[in-house]
This record gives sequence, C-alpha cells and structure tokens, in this order.
Amino acid sequence: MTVRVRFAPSPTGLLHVGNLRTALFNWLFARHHGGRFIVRVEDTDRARLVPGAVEYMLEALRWLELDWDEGPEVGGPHAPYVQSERLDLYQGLARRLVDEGAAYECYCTPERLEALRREQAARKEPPGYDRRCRTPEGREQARRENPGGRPVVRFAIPLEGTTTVHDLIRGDVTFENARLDDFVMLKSDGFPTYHLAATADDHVMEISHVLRGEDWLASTPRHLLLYRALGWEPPRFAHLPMILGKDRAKLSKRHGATEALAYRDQGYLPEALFNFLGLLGWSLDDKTEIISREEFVRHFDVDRIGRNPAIFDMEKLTWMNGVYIRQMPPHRLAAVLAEWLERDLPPEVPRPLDRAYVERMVPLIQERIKLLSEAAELTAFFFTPGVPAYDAALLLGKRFQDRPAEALRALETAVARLRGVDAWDAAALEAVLRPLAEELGLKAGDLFGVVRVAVTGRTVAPPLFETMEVLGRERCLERMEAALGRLAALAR
RNA sequence: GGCGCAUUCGUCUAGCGGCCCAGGACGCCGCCCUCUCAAGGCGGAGAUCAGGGGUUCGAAUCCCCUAUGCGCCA
Repeated sequence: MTVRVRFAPSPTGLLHVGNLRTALFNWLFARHHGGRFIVRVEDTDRARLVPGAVEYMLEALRWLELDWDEGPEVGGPHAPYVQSERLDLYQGLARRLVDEGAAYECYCTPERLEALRREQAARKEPPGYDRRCRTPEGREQARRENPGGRPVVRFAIPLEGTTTVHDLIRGDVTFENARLDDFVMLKSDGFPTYHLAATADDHVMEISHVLRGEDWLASTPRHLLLYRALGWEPPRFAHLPMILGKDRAKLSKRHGATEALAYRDQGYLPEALFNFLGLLGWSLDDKTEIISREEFVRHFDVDRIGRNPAIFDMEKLTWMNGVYIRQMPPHRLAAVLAEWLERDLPPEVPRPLDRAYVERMVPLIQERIKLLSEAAELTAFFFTPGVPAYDAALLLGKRFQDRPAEALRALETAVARLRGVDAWDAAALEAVLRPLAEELGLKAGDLFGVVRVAVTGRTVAPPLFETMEVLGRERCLERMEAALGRLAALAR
C-alpha cells in the first residue's frame, strides 16, 4: 500500500509546536515509507480565519525543512488543497447522504438548541441534540418555528451498536453509538464542519494513514460512521499523545514560546528542534538522544510512538541546541552567526562585519553558547572600536583588591614584554605571560585575570591567548595601555 | 455530567513475564581537567514502577477496581 499522509492545519493563528510535532511525525512517517506528505489547509471555520496564517505555517514547515509533495504552492493531483475551494464536494456528499437517509436537514434554531442544552444541564444529562428533526414530523414542526431559516445537515448516527477505532498506537477503542449525537456535517452557510471536510478530503486524496493529536480520538467513531455511510474504506488512524506545559496543562503562552517560529527567533537551530520534537513521544531505543534527520527517517515508525502525554522541557531543548551548535562545522556556524551579529551588535560597531574576522572568532565561542542569540553579547568586545567600557575595579579582581599598585606594576611589565612579541599568536603570547607570572610571584590566573579584563572588559571571556590573537596586537596593546591609566588612577 | 485516553526518577524516556531491589538523557550536586567561563571526564542524590486486589513458580510488564491527570462532547 502506498503511504499517503497529510498535515492539515487550520489557519487560525500561529503554528503551535504541538502541531509542528504532528507535522514532523507525518513527514517522518511518509519519508520512512517512501510515501507522500500532503499539506492541506482546513479553512472552513470562517469566523476564526487569520490573514497570513497559511504563509506563516508554511514558513515554519520550511524552516524545519519538512517539504511537502502535494499542497499549497506545489499543487498536486488532488488540487485545490484548500477546503474553502472545495465546497461543491462537501455539499454534494451532504446531499447524497440526505437522499440516502443517512443524514437529514435540521431546522432547529440556535435558541432552541441553547434551551435544550440548559435543560439537559439542569437534569444533569449529557448534552446533545435530541434528534427532533430526524423524523419528518419533527422536521416539519421545526421548519414552521423557523420560517425562512436555512437548515444545517446532521448525520444520523445509528441508534444502536458500537463503533471501534483500531488505533495504531492505542489498540482497539470501542464507543457506543448511542452515546454519539447527530453531529452537524454541513452548516447553514453551506460550509462543512471538520468532520465532513476532513473525511471527504482524506478519502478523495487517498490518505492511507491519519496521524493526528489525541484530542481527535473521541471524534474518530463519527468519522468511521461517515466512511461507512459513504461506502468508503477508512484510512488507518494513529492518535499522537499531547504535548503539555510544565503544569501539565495544555501547552500555552504561559509556558514560554509555543509558536514554532519563535524558536527560530530565540536562537534555536532547526535541526535541534527537529531532534527534540522527534523524541517527544517517540524513541529509538533506551539511550540514543542525538539523532540525525537521516537516522530519524531510517528508523521512524508508529510502533515506537508512546501513549502518554509529554511535557515540553525547554531546558533539554536548550541543551540539545548546544550540542548541535558544537557539532556544526565552524564555517557554517560563522555564516549563521554573522547574521545574528550584524543585527544584534551595538550600533557603534561598523557594518558590514569583516567576515574573515568573524570566522576566526567563532571557534572561540562555539562550545560556550547554547543559543545563537547569546553570541552578540558574549563577543561584542571583539567588535566595538576602541576600549570597551567596564568598571575599573574589575581589573583588580580578588587578588589585587586592596593592592592596585601591584596590579599596575604587573600589567606594566606585561605590556612591556608584549611589545617585544612579533608573531602575535596564542602560543607566543602564552610563552611570554606564563613565565612572567612566575617571575612576578603571581599565580598565572591572577595575572591573566588582569590582562583579560584589560583586553576584553569582562571577567568571563573565551580563552585569553586565543582571544588576544584574534583581537590582534594593536587592539590589545591599546586596550592594555588604557587599563594602565585606569589602574594608576586607582593606585593614587 | 457522560464518554474516552493515560499513569516508570522533577522532566523526556527504556522496559512488551524471569536479563530490573528498574537502564539512558536533561536538570541538580560533588570531584577531575583548567587562565575565567564553557566543553569534556568521573561519581552522586533522585522512581516502594499512582494505590489496592487478583492471575502466575515468578509482574513495572497480564486482568479487575479505585484515585489522579488529560482530552472530547456543550
């Protein structure tokens, strides 16, 4: 059987990471089985439509590199892939089911339905339509009460029996038909509800497997009944576990970012999010955490999808992002970081940045950042012209806290020796400064600390000698001279 | 309220009757490495496998009940 799966988002806002995970699983399933991955826009809820939402969602899929074989932009044999452009299909099917007696028109007014609900609630009965319009007599009565009103079309659920969903993840789940109510398939405005539209499209588009969120499990018996009424073979279903926030409630804004592209904007790598999301509800074995896209495709299948809801652990995602940053070829990281730096470095830094300089700097921070967004702050001193601003007291650190004169003498000596260095590379610099510390009776760290602050303006920075090498002789000496002045002022 | 799904360290999970007085990872703590910070290495704390009944020579694994969480229906 050819595998054909679909990702069918509603363009009602931004793309939630939970939906992105669903998209990812569908994509992986398709790629693993050499099938087709289809994107379909489910825009039949006109009240909740958000302009631009489709583009945003497609952008998120592209960012994760989840390419689709059929759908918006690429077309396909079952175009259009936008439900609002397929109304004829749904209306025809609704009419057919009405003609065949499997569905009926309902003229009940919203007011009556509301009153019905209230009564049911008062009597502590489960809510649901009372099927008044299912009989010709009831329908006539409703029509008289609602003159000129346009009917909805409801599906006539079998009054007896059971329907069982053969879920690929959960096994058989059986529902009593009597508990299902006659749901609306076609609204009075001629638009289908999700139940009809999804069922119709899944059949017409020859979808073989429906991988969707667990929140749809309870609707599946309705869909199965629809397939049966239409004489269609249903696809296989697999309901994916939900993704929750820290408090075990459905993941929402309160838990941090929920929209897919917010992760891009916060400095996460698509491959890291891909890996992380792929492991939310699926596992390869008992130890593998870092999995390449190719390995995912090679191994992914529904049999290792879990059944329990997962809490989205941002800290683990961040750790994983660090792993991927460290794994990147330095030149690629440099290319990516260059864009962030162009944007985030302080305004006094001249643009465009010297790309070769960025390339030399990047290896020094590669294993020190977990987010791309951290680079600018950490490396600003490489780029700011002149002497960086910092609190002069930092030069003293702990060792020279009460002895600025000693610090001054040490830095003076260091500068003097450094002036004699021609080959300004890390090894040469270390060869000068390390023995000097001993000569001055200082611990290496204490001497290096003064120099670090002088040269970078910070107490925490990449390794000193490599940093100095990249900064270059002139910049280092200029900054150390400036520091001498500041130490002298402190010593006075 | 009804129906449904789920329940293994704080979190993601491995486990599909004996290999488990439960393994890995994140996070946390300690040590090592070390010019700061990271990264890395080593080690540690952390789960009476939600609770209770069964089935079985033997259960985290099978069955039942309860509890809790979540979902759907309005």
